[in-house]
Parts: sequence; C-alpha cells; structure tokens
Amino acid sequence: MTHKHRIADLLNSESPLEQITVQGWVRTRRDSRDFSFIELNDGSCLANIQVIAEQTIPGFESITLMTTGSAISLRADLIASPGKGQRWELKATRLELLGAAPEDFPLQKKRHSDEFLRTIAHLRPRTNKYGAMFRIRARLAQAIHDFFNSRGVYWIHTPVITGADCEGAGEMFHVTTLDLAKVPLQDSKVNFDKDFFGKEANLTVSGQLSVETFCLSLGKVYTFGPTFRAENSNTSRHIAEFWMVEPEVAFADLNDNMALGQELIKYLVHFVMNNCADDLDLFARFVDPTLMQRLCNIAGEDFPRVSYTDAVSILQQSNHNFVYRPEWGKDLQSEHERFLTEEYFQRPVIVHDYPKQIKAFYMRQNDDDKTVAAMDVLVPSIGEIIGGSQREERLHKLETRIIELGLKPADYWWYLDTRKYGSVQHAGFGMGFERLLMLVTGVSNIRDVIPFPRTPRQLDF
RNA sequence: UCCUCGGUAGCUCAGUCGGUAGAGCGGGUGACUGUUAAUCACCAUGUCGGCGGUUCGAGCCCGUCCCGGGGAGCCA
Repeated sequence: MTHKHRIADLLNSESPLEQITVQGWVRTRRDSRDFSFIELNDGSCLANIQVIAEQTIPGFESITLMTTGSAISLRADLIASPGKGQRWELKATRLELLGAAPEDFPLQKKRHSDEFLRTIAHLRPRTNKYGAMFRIRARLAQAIHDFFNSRGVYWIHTPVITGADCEGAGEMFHVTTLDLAKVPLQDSKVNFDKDFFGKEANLTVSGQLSVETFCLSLGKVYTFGPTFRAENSNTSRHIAEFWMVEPEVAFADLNDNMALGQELIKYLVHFVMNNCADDLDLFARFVDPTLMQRLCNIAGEDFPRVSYTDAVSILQQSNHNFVYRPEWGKDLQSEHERFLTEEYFQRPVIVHDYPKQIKAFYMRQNDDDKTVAAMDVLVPSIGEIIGGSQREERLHKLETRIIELGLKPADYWWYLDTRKYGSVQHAGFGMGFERLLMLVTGVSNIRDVIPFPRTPRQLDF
C-alpha cells in the first residue's frame, strides 16, 4: 500500500516531494483551457492545498465531474508554487475521481448561515468553520484527559443508565424495554417490576454520585462523558445531550475546588492557543473579533472570587437597572451573572457560598446554617460554565438534608455508606464541555459546537 | 414552557397600497486567463412553511399548527 500524505503535513513540508498519493475532497475548481486548479481539503487541517492538473495527464477526462464536494485521489509531485498565495502546490501526474458530488451538493463556495448548516449536520464538518470546530473539539477532549492524567487523576467510566436521580430534581429521560402501547400497571401506576431492570431506569444527568464513591477510593478521579437532561429548554446554551467533565477530589475543600476549576480552564485555554492556532484564527477573524483578547484575559490573572452574599451586595449597590431585583436568598438571574462577569469584574469570576435553599442536598452546610460550600465559575457571554461544591461528608447532616428535601434515604443507601465508612471531606464540580467550546471559539449557539445536537423536538441524524 | 422576531429560487435576501414574484450568489452553456470566493456573456430557476378563513382577487389581512432565530426560566 502506498503511503498517503496528509495535507497538514504537506503544507508544512521542508522540501519538495516526488510521486506521492494524496486524497481528499474538492473545495473549488478553477478551469483554464489547458489545465485546472483544484483546491483540495482532506480534513487534516483548515487549509486547502492547490493542485494543478494539466489536461494531458491520465484521469483529466473526468475533470468536469470533480466538482465541489467530490472525493478524488491523485498522484503528484509537491513543488514550490510559482503562483502567489501559497508556498507549496501539488503538480498532479494522475487524477482519479473516487466519489462524485452532483450539482445538488448543498455546500457552495460561499458563506452559509449556521441555521442552514444545522439542517445538514452530516455535511457541515466539510466547511471551514465546522471542520475547525470539530478538530478543536477533538483536541480539547484529549487535552482534558492529558490534564488529569498528568496530575494523577483517574478517569472513571460512570454509568449512563442510572436508577437514581442525582440532583433530586430535573427532568430525566426514561430508559425502558416496556411496550409503550400496553404498559403494565399496578394500582394504576407503571409496574416497573416488569421492566428490564425490574425498577425505573433513567439516563444519567450527572456522574457525580458515582464519581464521589470513587474519589473516596482512588483519591482523585474524574468522569467525562455524555449526560442527558429532558428539560424543555429552548436556549442557545442548553441541549438535551451534552458532555460534562466532573472531577472529584478527596481531602479537598471548597478552596481546592475553586483552584482546580480555574487551573483546568486556564490550561485548556492555553492549550487551544498553543495547539490549534490555525483553526482558532478562523473564529477570531470570522466569528468573534474579541476572541483572542478574551482568551488572553482568561489565561492571565486569577479569577476573582466573591461570596454570594458579597455578589448580591455588589448587584444591589450598582446603578444597573435589573429586570429582577437582586435579593439575598434568591438565585442569581442571567442578567445578574452577566453584570458580574461582563461589567463589574470583566473577567471570569467565581461565586461561592450560596444560600442552602437554592442548592442541592449533597452540598456541605456551612457553620452559619444559612449557606453551603458551593461555587460557580461564571464567564463572560456564556454565564455558568462550572458548578460545584464541597460535599457534605457528615452522615447525619446529609441524611437530614435528604429527608428535608422529601427524598428517601433508602434510595441513597450506597451513597450514604461512603459517609458511614471512612468519610472525609471532598469536593468536585461539573464543567459543561460544550460551554467550554463556546467560550474558546466564540460560537454563540451550543448547537454548533456538538456534532449532532439534541434539542426538544429535534432528533435528526 | 413563556415573550419576541422570522419562514419567498439550491443559498442569502428584497417584494411599496391586497392585483398570480425579483436581485445577488450558486448551477448550466460558451469565451478567456498561473488561477486564488478568478473574470466576461448568455440560460433556467418557485407548492411564497402547512391547513383553514376573509376577498372578485392573498406572498401581503385573520385563525391555527409546524419549523427557525433572539431573550427568559431550568442548568452544564
């Protein structure tokens, strides 16, 4: 089998090459009477390579079929380009049409709207923008693993199908093998005893509870995988299936947790700036002109930390005209978060120690009996990118809280066991991977940073 | 789910006062050229989101449903 060259490697070549094989998809073609120029892309990088094909070479008879979108293979010499605009070009000695793209190929040599490209999500990675997006996505996912691996944090594969609702709230997707046309009933309720697991099953909304048990075994762990929320959310920041990074660290408190969140975000921002420069540049030029400034800002100084109580004071003392008046005890509204991160601090900000009545049962109660050791990392234009807390490690307090919220301790027996045996302070958080991608690329709709977005009433592809 | 703005050619959009529809890009044909989203000439674009209503007549007005954008809530 002949060695096939990636266009990314060819464009970085130190010297000319003779008789190589290159394969890819035609982006555009410019014909002259005696020869044609082909802009070829193989997905290995943003840039195309220019191919020059003279009409005398074998395979040229198919040139008119090598339209935008067609797959071709060619033998060529890599030569210094005599034309302007590129260092290297391929002088083809043989052309072969592998897969034609008829004239109804929907991608054209012009800008398309994101809304249109979403309707052809199976083809959009062939555009510059989405090719860049999904290369960055792949690299960044790997960088997350590298970050944790290099710090001795173990990757735990938490289950996708679960029997308990981690948050004690939030809509979940049911998982069932029951025949929905004739659901078995008992006392006019669904008899899940007849279902696959013999009990009600759902898709996970978070791997947190699972990963907590593992941090109390392996010390530092994380989970990174898809999570599912059946909320009827119709916003540019929510999807029903998204990827979440959830580290959980034993012997760590809220301060350690905030430090880890900041370190992770800074590491990943540095990573894309250093390793995805070409793809990133596309977003900086065509999507968000303020992108590089923002990334430098994030990569720079520490994120300010402010308690929820102080944050509410800042909001109340500002002259900003909010639709919802900031008030202690109520959750921060989007407009409040945006004010804090975009106007007041003008950088990512960590808000911590929230009122316990607006937070989940597993968060550690503070001595003031009013707040819990929770923290959110808020970033400009996106809002919450990380939500986490130090966990309640005291068995009695945790049980009491579960009961207060109307949950059944029996459902959490295995979770409570971890507080019974060798319990220790620990903390963790969840970072939305798609929101990180939005932050890093400046793309404003979450549907455009995941290959095939799942949203209410939308399950194509 | 709520508020709001939209849905017209393959794509991006215009369409005045209600009188059966237009541009650019893309596509086709030809010319020309080491071209760079090439250029020039010519040609064809259509269930005006669906259904119902008002009207002599609806892309335009009314009702309803579907889909999309922006915002809100929920959160990652």
